[in-house]
Amino acid sequence: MIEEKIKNFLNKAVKELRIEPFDFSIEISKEKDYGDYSSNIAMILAKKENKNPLEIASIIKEKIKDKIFEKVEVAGPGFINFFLSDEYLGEELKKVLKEKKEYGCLKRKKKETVIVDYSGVNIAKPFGIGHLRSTVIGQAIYNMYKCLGYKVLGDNHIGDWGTQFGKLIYAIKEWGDKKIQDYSVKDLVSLYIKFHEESEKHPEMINEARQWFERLEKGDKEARRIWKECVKTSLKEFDRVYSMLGINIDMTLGESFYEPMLKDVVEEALEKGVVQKSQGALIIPLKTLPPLMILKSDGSTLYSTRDLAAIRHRVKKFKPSLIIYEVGSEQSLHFKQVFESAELLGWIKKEKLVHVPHGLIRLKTGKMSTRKGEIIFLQDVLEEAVRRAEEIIERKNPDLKEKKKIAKIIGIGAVKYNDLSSHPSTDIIFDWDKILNLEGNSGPYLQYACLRAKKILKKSKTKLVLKKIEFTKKEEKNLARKIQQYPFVLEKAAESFSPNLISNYLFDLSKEFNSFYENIPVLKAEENKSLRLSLVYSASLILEKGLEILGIEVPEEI
RNA sequence: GCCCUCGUGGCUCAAUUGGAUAGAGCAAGAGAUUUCUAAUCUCUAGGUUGCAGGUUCGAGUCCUGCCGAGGGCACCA
Repeated sequence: MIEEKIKNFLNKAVKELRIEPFDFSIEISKEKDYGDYSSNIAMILAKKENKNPLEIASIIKEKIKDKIFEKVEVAGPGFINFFLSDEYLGEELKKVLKEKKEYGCLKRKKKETVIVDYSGVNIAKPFGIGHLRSTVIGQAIYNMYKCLGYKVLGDNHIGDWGTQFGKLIYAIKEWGDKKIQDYSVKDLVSLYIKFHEESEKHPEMINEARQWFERLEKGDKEARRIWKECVKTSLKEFDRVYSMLGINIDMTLGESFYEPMLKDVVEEALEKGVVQKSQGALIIPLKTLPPLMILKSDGSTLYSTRDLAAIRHRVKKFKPSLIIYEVGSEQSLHFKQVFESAELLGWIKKEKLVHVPHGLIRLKTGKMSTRKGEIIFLQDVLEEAVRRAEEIIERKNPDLKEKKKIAKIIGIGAVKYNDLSSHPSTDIIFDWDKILNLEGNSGPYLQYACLRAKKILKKSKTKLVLKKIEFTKKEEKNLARKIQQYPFVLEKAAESFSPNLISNYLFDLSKEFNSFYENIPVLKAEENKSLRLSLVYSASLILEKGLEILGIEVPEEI
């Protein structure tokens, strides 16, 4: 990878100056005029040694000479800028042509396991647009790590256990008017909402709900039967949404899966002496955080108990080197507590547990509350997106075959891209016009760029052979420079759990490609045809692969 | 009350984790269609990064205070 190459050059230069190695960074240059990559090494060193950064930069610069650089420059406050040579850019292009979709991916001999816990929908609750973020971002993280040579396991930790089922069972028993298997998810949600409305007037209902959960945990037959049916109904409906999204998660274990292990978790915690009794409940006291409760005073378990059981189980069974939780930011404190508890219990170092929080989705008018019935069902959003895409196809290209299929790819791609193009942790304002935007920085823009490239390739009769590399137009070189950034971006995105870096990159690449496309003839080119074809092919490969990582399909035609 | 996020053109978001002249898209205005081309391209306009201090070669990013928004604070998940 280019980062290592440049770092090696710099480290060697520093060694020759007899300076201890230290940490510095290589970045993609901010502007074309600043080269392809930049390093802050001289400025860091200047601070350490209390010297002038520009002087140090030029000393280091003099020591670096290699054919992969066209030139190396010192600029600004002391940056060292690296301009890649045409020869190197050509080599990278050849690499793309050879490795195809594997370009930028790594093969590792020793495969480490990474678990991604994402989506986490709740039974008997709507699959809302909030879960979309976890699902789509989680899947992208999953795909990135897979690409980088890890063994990745996806787990949909569904909320199918807990006191909310006590509430639901109470509501069904109290107001239910049909056979349990005849309820739809929407019915169950309305019952859940009704419970919250009524329990505000009658707080004693909450105690009754807790008792129902206690019975459920103890194996009460009726409670189990109702619970089972609710799970079945919900999963069936969720499957429809997952299939629309084209997402398939490796495992759906869910909270109830850990139910048989909860006793052991509590016993182990007692044995290891990390717990305390407090007001009848069992808690794990933590150094700098509020204590984590693992058993209620009535003896029933909590979300935290099941999360701990999940960690214990995952560590024992899969020996992961990393567990990534793609869950909402409102659970930040909870995960800090759980991670620290898991370390106290000696199961895993907390550094190996990562919470990637996603921001909330809010309405322009304010926040949404499921309990108050302010819900936007994901299915409605997806259907609306497809409908809008269909409308546009009808207007622009009415003769297209398979309109429905293509509208689905475009509409759903737009919705996914909308979520993936901003940083996971930012709150998103839900806006129909933005989420279904099909122009500019949007999913369809990338799909369109990719299709344009593929269309050229389809029409081309020439065989792809890249021999001589000579850039005659700036658009050619700019595109080549953009293409070689891909492996760097992929690694940074995975490292920082930020699929949006890939989105941003693909958008830039598309812009660069579109500009090339407008200005440079390829099929009718009189010069440099093989180079141009190679550029087009490389761009299409990276766009397709990048979109695949984001979970976005590219249609055959639009 | 305490803790955690966040505050960037009219709107929605970036900014490689302390770096260079704060970048895009939408919306607004001007232009491009005998072509592999319009879900596109080119150009214009739009900014005291919530406010006030501080740290240093250098701050949207770090520290302090204030204002504003959101979230969390043991028997919910």
